[in-house]
Amino acid sequence: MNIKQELPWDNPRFRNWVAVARACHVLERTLATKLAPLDLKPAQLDVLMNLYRHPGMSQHDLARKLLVGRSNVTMLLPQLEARGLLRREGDEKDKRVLRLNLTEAGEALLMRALKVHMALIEKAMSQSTPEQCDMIGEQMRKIADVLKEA
Amino acid sequence: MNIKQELPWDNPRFRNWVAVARACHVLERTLATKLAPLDLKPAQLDVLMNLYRHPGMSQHDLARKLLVGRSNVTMLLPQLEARGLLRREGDEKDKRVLRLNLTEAGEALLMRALKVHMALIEKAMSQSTPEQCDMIGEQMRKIADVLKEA
DNA sequence: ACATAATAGTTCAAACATGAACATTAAACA
DNA sequence: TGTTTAATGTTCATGTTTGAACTATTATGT
Repeated sequence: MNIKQELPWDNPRFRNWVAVARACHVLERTLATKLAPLDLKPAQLDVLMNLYRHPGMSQHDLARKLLVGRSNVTMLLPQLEARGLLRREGDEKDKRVLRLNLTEAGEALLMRALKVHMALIEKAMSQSTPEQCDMIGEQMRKIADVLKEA
Repeated sequence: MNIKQELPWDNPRFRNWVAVARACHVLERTLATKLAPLDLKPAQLDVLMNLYRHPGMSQHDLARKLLVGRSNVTMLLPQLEARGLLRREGDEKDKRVLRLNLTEAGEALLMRALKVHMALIEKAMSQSTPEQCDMIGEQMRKIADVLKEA
């Protein structure tokens, strides 16, 4: 009885997930270097993307979207605000929350950064057929759902 | 002409990759909390896994496997070595390199951690058929390959 | 109304990752 | 051989991420 037969590396699910994690890691690192000329980190791009899609969202909502702690958002925003990329305005009804919105400059920088991001993703995903690509997305959304309940 | 038609969010490749990144992020965070009882971080588990599969590897090789800088490995290893989970021994032929090996304790802890990791991956990937799972792994390996050349 | 809970955001210290500069050793080559 | 170039690992300064404690505000329950 060979103990290696029970090891995760012989399990297809394990090996394939490791491949997913590696691909993510590599793409993230590549994105970081490609974004450097814009003086933008991947985490900051994530902020801009979320504010573009959800104008007026609160810091708490942003933190949940980013899968990150609230304190992280607190530390992240002042840099972007100082660069004039976004505004933080107190909510009228609830004086606890700050509403976040992109400025024109923020939107402009986002568009430039999205070109870079998009080109990278194109390069990565263009190796799959549209059907494969959609299937991957579908499975990944299922995974995120089932793990959030854990 | 609606500008939104040209936005990445309408591009299937973009949306599907975002799903991949989110799934990775969620699984990583979940793994971190599930490993906490073993006093082990995901990055440390990665080290143990690599040393198990490649006994006697150098720190430089480990850094490349982990997709991480050499200095990161230098900072990471002393904690694990102090806990008696691995040994660092100078190479006889090349006095620059340190050979890394798991101890018995390191191997034992790895096995316990792998159970946790495996269970999580099973939960995530069990939603895909074996064929889908293999296809995902195959595409992800392609992505990692094509991006490493960038 | 009042006391208690929960929520939004901040602060702070500790853990962590990163990249550049460095020391030591090995390889290339003249 | 002797000099230059490259590789391994460390150190250090910098920036990032995290979680716990804190303030201020709103919701809940009696």
